[in-house]
Amino acid sequence: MLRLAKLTDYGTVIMTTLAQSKTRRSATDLASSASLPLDAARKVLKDLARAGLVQSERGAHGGYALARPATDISVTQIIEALEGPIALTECSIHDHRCEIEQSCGARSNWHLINRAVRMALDQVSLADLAVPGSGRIAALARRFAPPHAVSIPADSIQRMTQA
Amino acid sequence: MLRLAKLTDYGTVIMTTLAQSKTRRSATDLASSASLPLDAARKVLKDLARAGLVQSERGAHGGYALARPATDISVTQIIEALEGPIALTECSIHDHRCEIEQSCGARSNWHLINRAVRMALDQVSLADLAVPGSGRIAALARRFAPPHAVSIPADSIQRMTQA
DNA sequence: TATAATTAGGACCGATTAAGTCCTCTTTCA
DNA sequence: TGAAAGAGGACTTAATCGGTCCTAATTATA
Repeated sequence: MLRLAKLTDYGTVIMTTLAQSKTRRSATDLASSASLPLDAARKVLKDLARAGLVQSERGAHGGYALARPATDISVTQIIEALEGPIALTECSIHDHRCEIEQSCGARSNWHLINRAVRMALDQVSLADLAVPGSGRIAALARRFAPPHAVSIPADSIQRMTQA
Repeated sequence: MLRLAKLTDYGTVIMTTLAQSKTRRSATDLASSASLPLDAARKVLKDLARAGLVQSERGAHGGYALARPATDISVTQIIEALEGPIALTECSIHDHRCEIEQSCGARSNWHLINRAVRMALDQVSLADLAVPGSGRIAALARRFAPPHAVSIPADSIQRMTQA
């Protein structure tokens, strides 16, 4: 499934919450703020800390804060902190682990497709995510539209092709 | 895991194989051509047929062929035929199924991010995929690079941010 | 100095889902 | 009529995800 793990999703929500708050926040606090299961939030925060995206303080009045400005944290980094490198296909990352690698004509292209998707996510910063209806993200989506695009919203195309 | 299901991967390989062959091919034939497990190939082909991407003929000398030119089949269509709509997050597709939808500041942006990724995959046709080292896909990847890009390969950034 | 608050680091389990396998039915050609 | 081939679906196993819990280690404060 081309879907983020739920915990990754939680991660983006937590990071968004952190980006919007000035002070350090405890896991308990963040979980309730974002309406997330406490233990799941804890797990996610631990991973985010390990990846260096948030800074943690232990002890009473401890908690988490962004390790750097939200503009310097990309969605890619959040995703990869929580679920490892983005790899649409097995061969996008590990060479030689795919059994049909030799005979597969599509491999080199999957590398490139993977990179394109990764770049798309790379260009979305946490700061963008944290602003509802961010113009920058809308602009990104527009920029990714096909060059000779007719003006049909992607949604309707999807509906058409699935009929 | 932002990863395609293995069967979806098989699907792209099978479609690639079909795109490269002029005649109708049986499932057995295709599976051995692409070094895929026969039963898996069968399952994939059935789904592709149901989605209208390949045309099937039953009976002796039956088999599968592309339903239309490879240039008119996108990677998105293959993916969605095999695993349903592309939805990075729960809320990318179904509204109201996510419990924190109200409080979630990131939702509207995930819609757009999802669309951007989808557009990227939309622009890769089966014909592109079938040509090893397709220039069109490389060009796509290039076009997706950030506007004010420093010339650091995405790979090395990944390595840096994961250290 | 003891205690409460808080993160670190795992272990564990249940539920979901993917992948692979198998079976039966239908269609078509020789 | 039989063999080749697809259609449709059931079933099993393995993987993995999400949730929960437990035990340290750390820090402020009463």
